[in-house]
Amino acid sequence: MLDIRQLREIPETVKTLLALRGPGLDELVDQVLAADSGRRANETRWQHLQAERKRLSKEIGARRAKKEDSSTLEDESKAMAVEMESLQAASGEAETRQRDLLLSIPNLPHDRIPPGADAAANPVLRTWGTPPTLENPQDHVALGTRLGLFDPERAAKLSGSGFICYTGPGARLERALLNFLLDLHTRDHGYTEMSPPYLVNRATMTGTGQLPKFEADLFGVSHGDLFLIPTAEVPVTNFHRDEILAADALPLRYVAYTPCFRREAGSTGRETRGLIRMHQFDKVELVKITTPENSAAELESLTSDAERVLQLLGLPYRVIELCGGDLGFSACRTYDIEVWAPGHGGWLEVSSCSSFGDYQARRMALRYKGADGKNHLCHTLNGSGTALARLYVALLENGQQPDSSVHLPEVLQPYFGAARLTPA
RNA sequence: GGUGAGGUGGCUGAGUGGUCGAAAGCAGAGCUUUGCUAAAGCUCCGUAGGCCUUAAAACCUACCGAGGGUUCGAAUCCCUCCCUCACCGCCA
Repeated sequence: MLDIRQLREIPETVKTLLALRGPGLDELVDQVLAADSGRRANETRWQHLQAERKRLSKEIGARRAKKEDSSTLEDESKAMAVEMESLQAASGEAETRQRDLLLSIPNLPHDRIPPGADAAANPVLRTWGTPPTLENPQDHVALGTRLGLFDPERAAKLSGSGFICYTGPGARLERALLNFLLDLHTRDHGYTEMSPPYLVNRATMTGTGQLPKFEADLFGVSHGDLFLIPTAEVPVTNFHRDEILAADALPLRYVAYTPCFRREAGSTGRETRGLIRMHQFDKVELVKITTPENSAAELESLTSDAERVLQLLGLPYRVIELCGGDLGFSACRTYDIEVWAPGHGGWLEVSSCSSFGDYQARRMALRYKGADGKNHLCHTLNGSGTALARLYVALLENGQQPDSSVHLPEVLQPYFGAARLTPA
C-alpha cells in the first residue's frame, strides 16, 4: 500500500512513477485523493461535534450530581447525534472506498527501473556457467518417465491436470534437493528456518498483497475463510504483522520450505509442459525484514544467496532485472534468476528476488523502533531459494548422459545417496 | 464439538455507568544524589488519525480481543463472533 500522504503531497511524481508500469493507474490516484478529501472533511466536522457532546455529557453528569435539571442539555446532545450519524456513515463509506482503492494500486517502481512494457525488455545483468554440449538433448518429461521419477497420468487421476506425483528415486531426489537447500541457507547463509502454516486467512493474504486484487489466482478452502498459500512469502512475511520490532533485531532473515498452490488459470502449452508450471509445487523461500537504509544491500545479498544454489549445483544461469512493465504488483525492484534447460531449449525462472520497500510493511503495520525513539516502517524482501520443480528440470536436462542416465552434482550426492540416476 | 474460566498499555495488574487513555508495580529514557559499585529521589515513557504547519508542541478524535446494541454518557450493561486456558469428547 502506498502512503496516502505521498499521494496528497506529490501526486504528479506518484503518477509518473506508476506510468512506468503501464497506462491507466493515474485515474486510481485521483479517485483515492477524492475519497480522502471527502473523508477528512467529514471526520473533522464529526470530531468537533463529538468534542461538544463530550463536554455536554460531563455537564449533565455534574448537574445530576447536584440534583439539577439536565433535560435541555440531553435534548441538545440527542439532536447532535442525528447529524453525527450521517457524517459517520459518509466518512465510513469514503474510508472503505479509499482503502480499497489504495490496496489496488501497485507499488512504485524504484527510481532507476529499466524502461519497457514486457519481459522482452528485461536487461540481462550477468550470466554464469557454460551450457553442456549435447547431441540430442531430451526434455525432462522424457528423462523422468524413462527413469521412473514421476507419474503425471496417475497424478491427473488423483487431482487433475497440473499436478505431479514423484515416485521412488524421484521422490527421494525431491527430498534431497529440499534438504540441501535448507542446509545451505541455514548453515552457510545465516537464515533462520521456519515451517509455517499452508493455510492462511484473509488478513495475511492482504498483508503481502495477494488480496484483495488477486483472489482468482488463489485456491480457497470450503471450510472457513482460508486460502492455500501461493508462496511461503505470505505466512513468513506476515509472521511479524502488526508488530514493532527492536532496531537491533534487524535484519531478520528467514528461510522456509513449503508447497505452493496456484490456480494458474488458462495456462497450457510448451511453457507449462511437465513440471514447469503446476498447481502445486515445492519451494524454499528466503524472506528478509530490514531497515530502509539496508534494504538495497540486502536485496543484492539475497540474490547472491540464491545464485549460490545454482553455482553449487553447477547449473548455468543468468540474472535479469525486471523492467517497469514486467514488475510484480507489490515489488519496487526485482531480479529474476533463470536456469538453462537444454531439453526445454530455453531459460527457466527458478528465483525471483524482490524488494518491496515499505509497501508490504504499510499494509501489515510492520514497524521498528528507530534510534530516534520513533516507529518507522520496515522494508521487506524475498526471493526463491529456489523453486524445486524447475531446479529438478534443470538437473535432469543438464545432467543427462547419452544413455539416458543422469549424473548428479557432487553436493547433492550425500543427500541422495548415489551419484547418478539410472533407468530401472 | 461440549462445559467452565478468562482476554485492560512492552510486561504484571486495579478498575461494574460519568473529568478513565485508564491506578499501582516492573521494564525503559533523562536528571539529581554518590569516591566506585549498589541504592534512593524526581521527571518522562502506548498507538493511530485530524487540525495547524517549514517542523514540532499544544489542541481535538478514536482505540481496554473484534463487531453491533442500550444510554445524554460504556473498559464497565446486553448480543454475536474470535482467541487463550482447564476439563470432557475426538484424533496424528
